[in-house]
Amino acid sequence: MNLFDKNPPCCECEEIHKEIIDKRREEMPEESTLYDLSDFFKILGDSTRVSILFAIDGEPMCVCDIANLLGMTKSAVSHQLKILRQSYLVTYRKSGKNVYYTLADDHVRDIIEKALDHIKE
Amino acid sequence: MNLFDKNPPCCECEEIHKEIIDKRREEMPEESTLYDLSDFFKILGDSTRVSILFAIDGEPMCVCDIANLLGMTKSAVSHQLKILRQSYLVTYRKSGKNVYYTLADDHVRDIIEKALDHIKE
DNA sequence: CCAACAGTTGAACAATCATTCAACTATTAA
DNA sequence: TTAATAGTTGAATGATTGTTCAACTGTTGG
Repeated sequence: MNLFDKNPPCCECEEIHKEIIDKRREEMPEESTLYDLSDFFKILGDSTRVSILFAIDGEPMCVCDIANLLGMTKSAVSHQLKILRQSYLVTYRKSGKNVYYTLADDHVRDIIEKALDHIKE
Repeated sequence: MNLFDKNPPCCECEEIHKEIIDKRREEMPEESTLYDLSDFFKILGDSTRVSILFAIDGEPMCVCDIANLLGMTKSAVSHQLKILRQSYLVTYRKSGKNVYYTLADDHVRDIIEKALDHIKE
């Protein structure tokens, strides 16, 4: 009978450095925070959505113009705009037959800027 | 014969605000930059990988300990570590039978920190 | 040398997801 | 009122991807 048999059957190996694991476990963020965080990055992890964010940065654009700029169908753009809307990264304003989208806040711009610095090494 | 028939058959609608589109097109980053950027965020867009980054932040950890901490198999963790290695987000040091992983640099910590601020509103 | 264990890896599988397509709503101009 | 156009949406499809499984490498202790 092994000392670690009480552990959840999640890992086939034994704890090598129990103290380190316990210490790190205390300092880890909440599980829900980790999910929120990765969900946020998941939104930015698509080139179409990132392109849309750059497109509407500074100047509001309607769906048709975004589609033309990116060389995509209105439908594809609209689907991605919906995702960006649902995560509060963009807002919109209706004007006649058009819908104009804008960046929701400057926070995202900062994060993208920092990431740009990173990939440029 | 339509004025816009020369355009690539990428979008089913006409250009509404040609000047705006042209202006934004100039200010857009290179296409390769947009892909690099979204690829970078894609790496962070997985809760396992984000968890690993938090786990090894500050204290190097071996694969077995990470697996225990996260409640996952060594195999699953190792697969994700490979992806993190390939994108230069982590480095490793071998010591006997163990392999200890660490954050590659502080850049990523900054970005995650900013994103944490964002999701906390 | 050999048994045991840490870690890696490729294939398979399931789940997720971006785009397409077609149908729909809503607004405008005639 | 009607035709045309901007935009949205749900279902279908194809591609991507995270985990599992099994087999493998490499190191250590007996």
